[in-house]
Amino acid sequence: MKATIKDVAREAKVSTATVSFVVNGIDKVKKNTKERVLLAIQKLNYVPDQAARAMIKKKTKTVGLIVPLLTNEYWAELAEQIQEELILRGYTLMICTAGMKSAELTINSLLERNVDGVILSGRIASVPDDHYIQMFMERRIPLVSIGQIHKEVTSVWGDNLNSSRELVEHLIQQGNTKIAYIGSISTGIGRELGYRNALAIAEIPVDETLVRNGKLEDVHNFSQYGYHTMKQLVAEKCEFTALFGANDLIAIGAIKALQESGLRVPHDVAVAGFDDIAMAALYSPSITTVKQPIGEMAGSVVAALIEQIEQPDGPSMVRKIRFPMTVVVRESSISPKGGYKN
Amino acid sequence: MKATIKDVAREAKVSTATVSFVVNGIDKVKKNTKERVLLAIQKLNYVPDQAARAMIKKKTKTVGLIVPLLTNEYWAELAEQIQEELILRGYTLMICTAGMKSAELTINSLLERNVDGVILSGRIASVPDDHYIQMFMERRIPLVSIGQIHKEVTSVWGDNLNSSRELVEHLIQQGNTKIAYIGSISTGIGRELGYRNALAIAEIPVDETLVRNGKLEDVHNFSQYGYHTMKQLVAEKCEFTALFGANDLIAIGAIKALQESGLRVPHDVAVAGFDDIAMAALYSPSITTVKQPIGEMAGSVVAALIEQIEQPDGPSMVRKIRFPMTVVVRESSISPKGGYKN
DNA sequence: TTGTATGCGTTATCAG
DNA sequence: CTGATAACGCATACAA
Repeated sequence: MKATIKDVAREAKVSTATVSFVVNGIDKVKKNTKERVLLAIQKLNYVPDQAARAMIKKKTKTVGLIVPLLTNEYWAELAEQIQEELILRGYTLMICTAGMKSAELTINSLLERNVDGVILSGRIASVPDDHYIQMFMERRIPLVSIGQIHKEVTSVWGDNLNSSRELVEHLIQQGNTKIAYIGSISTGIGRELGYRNALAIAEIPVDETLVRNGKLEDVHNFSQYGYHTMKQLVAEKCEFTALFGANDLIAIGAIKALQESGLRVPHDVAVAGFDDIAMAALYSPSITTVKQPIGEMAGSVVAALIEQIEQPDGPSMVRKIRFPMTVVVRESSISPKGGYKN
Repeated sequence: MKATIKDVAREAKVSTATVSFVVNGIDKVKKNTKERVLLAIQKLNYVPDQAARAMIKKKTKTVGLIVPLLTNEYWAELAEQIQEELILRGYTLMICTAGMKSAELTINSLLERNVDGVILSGRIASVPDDHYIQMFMERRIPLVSIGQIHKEVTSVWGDNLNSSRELVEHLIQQGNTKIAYIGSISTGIGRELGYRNALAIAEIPVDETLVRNGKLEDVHNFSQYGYHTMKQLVAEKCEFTALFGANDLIAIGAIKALQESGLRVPHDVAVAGFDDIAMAALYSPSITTVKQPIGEMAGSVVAALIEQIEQPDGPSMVRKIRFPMTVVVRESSISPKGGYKN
């Protein structure tokens, strides 16, 4: 049987209130008594029940994280970092993978468990987009997001626009002018805009047949999406000498497709991705990409969220925190090549 | 303000007990009353408070999952599948990544939150191995594991021994006799034994200089470990024509190292991995590996755990459930080659 | 069929 | 400094 505060009180021959004081570090207990209590706690292996505590304090010390899935290294790392950050501040994390059929059930459990706040990243599947955001806001549950999601929500995100522009400029500097883009709704508009801006600045007209934007829940399989889209591009005999994939998995899938079609990367086609997942450095060829400062972003969202949680009455402005990201040049983009004409 | 059961009762002009009956589907409420209650619930956006419910029921409907990290696709997928499985049965999952410095804090929070059960997979960092297992057992918290961890714990695992034997036999059939092995403490002994068995059956003596076993917490960076170990192997001028990496990331790291040393895979060295993470199929060359039936394994652990949770008095034998796994042959192992002699 | 009363483990408010 | 005791939100035995 699990020991309760009463058991400890009995064991130490004090009242439950005294035990509570000791447990919570409220310093008005005589040293002597305190030690007796501590001893009893240890002897009985007492651990305070968070549920009971939550009832009166109206704080569960729990926050929810909603991500599309965990099998994408980007979100996995985000989740890890956020958990680390939260635990050090005394909070527990509940992760919801919203990409599955059970998304609604999972998110509902956040409500039932009265999380103190929610961190949102990426889109939620199978539900009208703003639905849950509305729900959290109505309930006054502090909400922050990673990536732009809603204008009234404090959010932290990377500067997709400028970094993808830089990345595409790098491709242009390598001598490429026919540059394809493969993105999707869930990779956001910023990266595509950066691509367009870079071309505009270099006065290269955009060939719309080279711009591909998947609409769907390819979120579960970016690599597959990249693979198929590249196969199409090749099948349609599009002319291009470089590809900007809106994330690394898309880029990897595309490289696979290129190689199967007998095209070499970077010799025939230069490729760049986005996010700098670990695999980007490990892939063969290693992939030129943009590194997101995930650790810092995690620290930043957590700080913003906790601030909101712990001073709920304050003005608590909606903030938009943008992080610069850095282009990482690797093998996949840096080689002289003859170009690909089909 | 969040609506409570009292608010609903007042709104519907019934007692709290009646509301509770409706909420819990206890069918002794007149249809008429029931509808009034349902209406009030909807109007007030009432969601029952799990903390309060947990207090009386002594069940939190929460289970903890302890994995080393999430940025390894294997564990990420496991976590996803387990969550899906649990949520459908009305449970919520709390994921602990035990590979970080904060491991103890995280696991402690499972205790504080009174999880109904725990699923354990992989090793826990920074703590004497059995410490937490002991703790859970002492507290009679139902515990199951993925992979062999403790003989008194029900566990589900893949048949590493036989599948890795099959895999190595495949390498032998391809004409390799000098086969290196790179594993680590955290990949378990089974895979190494399978390797040794395959060699024994083929009457190939084991060259111990080709067997590498990292002792440490390389768990965070299998690929890096594979990379460095392969670099060593090459630097030491070891003779081998094939490599069995105890998981796919190790294999990928090793391939990277081989390529940097000017060796081609599979032309000069054949490589095989283990787990069949998504990247195994996407890598270039695609990687021969062993596919773990993660979905089925997840279903199986969850079933076993919930059985233990929901009939805690029953005999509840310790069970060992073994799943067969299948060898997946891909590019990295299938090619005629000249062999590598340094 | 519905309502009343009690207790779950904790903290906070008062007395002492 | 320490001890009683009243909440917190809910489920349930018992009463009506």
